[in-house]
Amino acid sequence: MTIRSQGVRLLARKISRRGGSIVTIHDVAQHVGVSPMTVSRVINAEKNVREETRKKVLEAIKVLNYSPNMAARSLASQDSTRVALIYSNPSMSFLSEFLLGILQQSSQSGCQLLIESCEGPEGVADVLDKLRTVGVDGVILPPPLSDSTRVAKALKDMKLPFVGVATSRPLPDVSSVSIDDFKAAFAMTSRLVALGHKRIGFIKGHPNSFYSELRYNGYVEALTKAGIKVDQACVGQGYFTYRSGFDAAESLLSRPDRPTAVFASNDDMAAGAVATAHRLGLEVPDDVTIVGFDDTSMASSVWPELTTVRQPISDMAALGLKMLLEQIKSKRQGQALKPVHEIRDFAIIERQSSSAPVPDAEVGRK
Amino acid sequence: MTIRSQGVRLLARKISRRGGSIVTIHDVAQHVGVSPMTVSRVINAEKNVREETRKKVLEAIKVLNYSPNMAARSLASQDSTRVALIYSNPSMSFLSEFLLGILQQSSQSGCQLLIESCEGPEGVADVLDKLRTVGVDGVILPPPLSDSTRVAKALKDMKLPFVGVATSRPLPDVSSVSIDDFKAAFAMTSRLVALGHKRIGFIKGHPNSFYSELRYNGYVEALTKAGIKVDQACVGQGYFTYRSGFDAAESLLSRPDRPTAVFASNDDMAAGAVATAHRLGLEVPDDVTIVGFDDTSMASSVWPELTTVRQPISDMAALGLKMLLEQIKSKRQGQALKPVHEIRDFAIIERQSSSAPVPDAEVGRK
DNA sequence: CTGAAAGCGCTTACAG
DNA sequence: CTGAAAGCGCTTACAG
Repeated sequence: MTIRSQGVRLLARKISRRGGSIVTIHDVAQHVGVSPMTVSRVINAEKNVREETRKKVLEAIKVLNYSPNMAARSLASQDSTRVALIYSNPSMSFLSEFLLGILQQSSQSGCQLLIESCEGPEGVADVLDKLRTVGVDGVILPPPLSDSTRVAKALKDMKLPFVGVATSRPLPDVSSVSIDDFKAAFAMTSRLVALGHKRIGFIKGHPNSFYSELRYNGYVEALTKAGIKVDQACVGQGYFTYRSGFDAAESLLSRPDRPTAVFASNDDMAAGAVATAHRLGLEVPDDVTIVGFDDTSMASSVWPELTTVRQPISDMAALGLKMLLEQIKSKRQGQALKPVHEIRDFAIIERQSSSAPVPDAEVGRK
Repeated sequence: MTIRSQGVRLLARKISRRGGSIVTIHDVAQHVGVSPMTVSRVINAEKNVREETRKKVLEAIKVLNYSPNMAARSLASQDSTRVALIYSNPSMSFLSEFLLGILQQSSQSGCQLLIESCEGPEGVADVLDKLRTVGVDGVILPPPLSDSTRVAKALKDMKLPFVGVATSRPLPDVSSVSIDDFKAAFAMTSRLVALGHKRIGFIKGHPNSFYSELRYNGYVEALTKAGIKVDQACVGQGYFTYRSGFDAAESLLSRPDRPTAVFASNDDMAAGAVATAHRLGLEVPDDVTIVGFDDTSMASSVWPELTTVRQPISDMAALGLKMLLEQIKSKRQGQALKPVHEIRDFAIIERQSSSAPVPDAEVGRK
């Protein structure tokens, strides 16, 4: 009876399953001639496996195209990790890139996700309360929350592991993944200088974000290095929103000695600045070059498409989640992991919103 | 030995777990005085449970605050459902809302997600090939793919269940969830008429989308009903992108008899139209009212913020995934589910981009 | 460094 | 309509 039933079952499985995880830890073990336990050790990167054995197992895994069954794994390890993503991002385009990365990683790692938006000043407390009652094992923070000392403190008080993504002020004891905002802003500004621009404006991001400051510092440093004096009349205060870029650009661009290029420290503000330029009858890039930062979808949505600094947001988010998961795991084993600060590369993406400054005489229309 | 080890284990569990799923099907069964099997039947909404028993179990579930362990569930049922989301959406802001809904639902339902972007005409074939090799159990389609007969045919040929979200041409044999695009466009247009607008422009969406047509039809119907003749000179062709709205608005708004209001059939195009208006020296809404459709983040990013038709994108996406999962399940049980066509409610959101038409004399600036 | 045993929480496939 | 048994694929906690 039992045997027959099992036979039927196997058959059913072979037919109905998708091929994916038909190969189990058992098959691998058999293939190599070890116990399933050893295979388990290898795939969990545990020590106490002879190097030779490990190699063989790894090979078998490849040959058999084995991939672990997440459900079995989390059931057996009693480990149904729940991670919260708290956002309060003024730029939805940034958030969507971020989500894509988180999504990819979470389905791969088999962790549950809780997405919470946190608006307003009271928002943080409310969300944290919710996390407390629902119960989560860790938190991943996109900017600007990743830069907030208040949030960091609250999370620490709750003894909740967390990782900040795209933060430029990595707390020494909190893991983070980011790009070098200073260097990136420096590179972009230098690029504008190389194009021939001498009067280069800047739109700052939200003052509560440290990376906002770093980007500004990179701009200042690049100008200084090029022998250009920083004119505060060319620097506007923004808040990372389209609207703030729109407003800041208005005062920069309506000056008689307006800059020939404006570097907005994120894409949403750059898009707002482009709108303002158009509104003032200026062509982009003929009358004014406008560049952004992040390379979110906004950068390639608006017209002209924005020259910008590419930040690999979704990769960074994925990596951040991975790091968080590791942290949670080791915390459960009672050993705190040393905080890691990962730095990813940025890139300058040239699109249609930038060019060399055009001498007045050559600017034809309007 | 065994007993001791188990004791330790339980202890460890009680301490380390998050409170969430500490309650198992067993606890519920014991509480009611039935077998775990019966509880399982109840939570899976199977028949063959006496109504009285069912009630008791349901109550116990509530009292004990039981929630099923997804990992155990999918392990036992051999059901690790993998669902693909294929997108080729020109509007990232739409996609991000969509993703949020999908994310919420997938982590709740415990299914794996595969997110694939599909660009260009060859893209579809490539993606489908990939799905074939990786192995997925179903596909969820946001627009415009949800409207594509080619994709639908290919998916059917693969015998893959799928659900279209925000499609207005629900294939009779494919489940879908959408709003009534016709009614929504009708309502928005009527609202503009009520504000006093007589010359109302329209920017169409991509011609390959049927809902694009429905929105246009709603516009036409509302004008007709108001006794206003549709002037094709007031109708521009767009493709749902910012840029296309920008371009279409240019020809509409630079006419001497330009419309006093423009209804762009999505938010990205409306944002583009606002940019064009500004570029032409027109104030929004004083010189021209511009409204959108969808209420994506784009609508509240730009300035002025857009009056628009709210489509509950993330709810719709979540529901779509849920429906897909049910379909997959019943397919596995060998019984095809009847296709369902869900219609959600829309809402008109009034923001700053619309107003009654201002008589020329009153328009002061510029 | 390696393995045998038990169990994670649930469902499937029976048997009544 | 209900339940006892076996098993899903993996890991934990031992014992060697």
